[in-house]
Amino acid sequence: MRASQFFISTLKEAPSDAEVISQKLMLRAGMIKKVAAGIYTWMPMGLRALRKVEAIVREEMNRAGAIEVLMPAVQPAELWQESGRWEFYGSELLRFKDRHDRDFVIGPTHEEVVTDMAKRELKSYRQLPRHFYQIQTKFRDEIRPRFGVMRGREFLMKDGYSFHASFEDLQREYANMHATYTRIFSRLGLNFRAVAADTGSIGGTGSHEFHVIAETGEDDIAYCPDSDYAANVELAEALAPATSRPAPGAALAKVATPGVKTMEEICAFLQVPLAQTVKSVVVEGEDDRPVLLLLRGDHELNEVKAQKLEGIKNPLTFASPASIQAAFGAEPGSLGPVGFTGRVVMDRSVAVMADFVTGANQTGFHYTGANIGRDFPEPLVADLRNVVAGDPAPDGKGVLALCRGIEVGHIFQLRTKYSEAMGCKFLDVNGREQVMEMGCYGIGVSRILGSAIEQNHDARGIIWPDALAPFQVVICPVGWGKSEAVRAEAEKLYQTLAAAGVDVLLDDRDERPGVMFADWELIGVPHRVTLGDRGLKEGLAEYQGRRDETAEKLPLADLAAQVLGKLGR
RNA sequence: CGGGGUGUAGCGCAGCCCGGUAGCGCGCUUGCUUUGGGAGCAAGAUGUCGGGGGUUCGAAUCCCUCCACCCCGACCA
Repeated sequence: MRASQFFISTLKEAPSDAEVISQKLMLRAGMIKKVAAGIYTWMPMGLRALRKVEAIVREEMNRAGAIEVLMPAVQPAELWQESGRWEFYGSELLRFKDRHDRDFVIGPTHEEVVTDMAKRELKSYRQLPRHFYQIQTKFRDEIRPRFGVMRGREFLMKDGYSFHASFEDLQREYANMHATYTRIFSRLGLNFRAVAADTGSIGGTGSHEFHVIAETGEDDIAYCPDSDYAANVELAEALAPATSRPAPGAALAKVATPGVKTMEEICAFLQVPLAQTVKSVVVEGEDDRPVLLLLRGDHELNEVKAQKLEGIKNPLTFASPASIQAAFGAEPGSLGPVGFTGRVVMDRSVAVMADFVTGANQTGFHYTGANIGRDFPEPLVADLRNVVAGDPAPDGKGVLALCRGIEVGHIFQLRTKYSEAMGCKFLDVNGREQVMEMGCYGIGVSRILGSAIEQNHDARGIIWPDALAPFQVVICPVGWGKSEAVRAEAEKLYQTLAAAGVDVLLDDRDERPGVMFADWELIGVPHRVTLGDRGLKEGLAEYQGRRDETAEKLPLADLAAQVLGKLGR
């Protein structure tokens, strides 16, 4: 490709609304242009990188035995009514009516369409297993799109769905996909980690997320540096403390804590450590009566775990100030278990506490020396909190550390959630009708580019992993318009590399070297060859890798072969 | 949806309080000079000041209203 025949539009300044580095750099490098909130045009430069990701994903999916299809973005409401998600999928599902006033959606995912297709096509155990996948544009009307292509409303996704005659076979394919995803993200040059995950709203049993490790990630991941344990904090189990509950040593005493609202303020006021306090979180029960959850003062409620408790309203809802007032006779900030007659659930770490500080259910008052069993009935015990760094790992092989991750892949064992609802059945070897087992497997193709940049950039711009770079090599001729020798040498190198199948770009814009260098460093092309009269006189070209501090002189003789060597070919 | 904020040239911004000829930097066009790290000089082009309504002799500026976008909290690839 020649720059003069391509389209390059770099910016010196990023639009002011860009937040994270990948978004700023993609906008500055002219890879994407914003059209509306969370909706972008892929400019030629960005599209080339996107296609690189697609190609690798497609190649590995095909190799793993999946079959490519392409399903429609627009889907009839009937399918969503059939699966039950017409009601349950919230306003993230973009719905509209056609000219005949019929309801449609723009697909945020394709379980319905693919299951409907599978039930019409797959009738016999002889046709199973089958794994269909596509790389297609999705639309999710995100509450808050942000971070450019990392959380767009319209985005490119690889979604695959497998159909099986048995759970065992589903588990085999799940393992196959786990291995395939590991290969894909490795080939893409990403620093990633597979983590156990909550199955969320899609439903099903086993689930893993693949996270690119990055500070700007929106997920917290707990992992054990000494083992292969890794889980989303949503899911990571906080083990019960090994210690047992000490006997009460202090008497229950009510103290005035005027104006004190948070646990931190109480600790400062009473001069006690945060870990010696118990905080109260009130959520709605299914019966609309408040349920009191007790956590150690320095811990955070894990809403996913709380949701899984028996009899909790779905979705998890915090009790309103009015219902708290009615049930406790006090304002939030002074709540506690002593005297409360409703349901109480305490976290495992609360269960081993004694002589703690907690709210007195009287605004502006707290108890000190509170004790379970003595001062209020023994509550249910459950794992309710987020793990913190230093907690013992659930696999018993060390302690947990925390990091942030960007979810770029997710695999699920759906089991029969959709096949059951939509009647996706087959005849088994005995001629009996059975419901198919299903798996589903997603990769955020466009999100991968953002996360790759989060991991690979410097002050000058993007540093693409070779596998993702829009161009592998750029040739920068200094004095293109003036020097016959430079033109000839650049053309020669360009032709040779192109003939060897390298994605090479010849910068024939006749720009000053500073402009060319700045552009290509911003765009992140991994390899650069500079040709100028000065070097040519000495029979030398200049090579610089995008991560290299300085350039390296290469003799002109055999230049193309040496550049190919730099590409590892 | 709740809370906060911003809309002025392609991008980044000033002007708004205190109404009076719409500005700056980058980018763009033309010419000359320059030519190994985002060049210099000169001359230019580009604006429904987010939309609508109002107040006023006069509105980017004040008032009302709508819209869009961004940020902070509940979602997910």
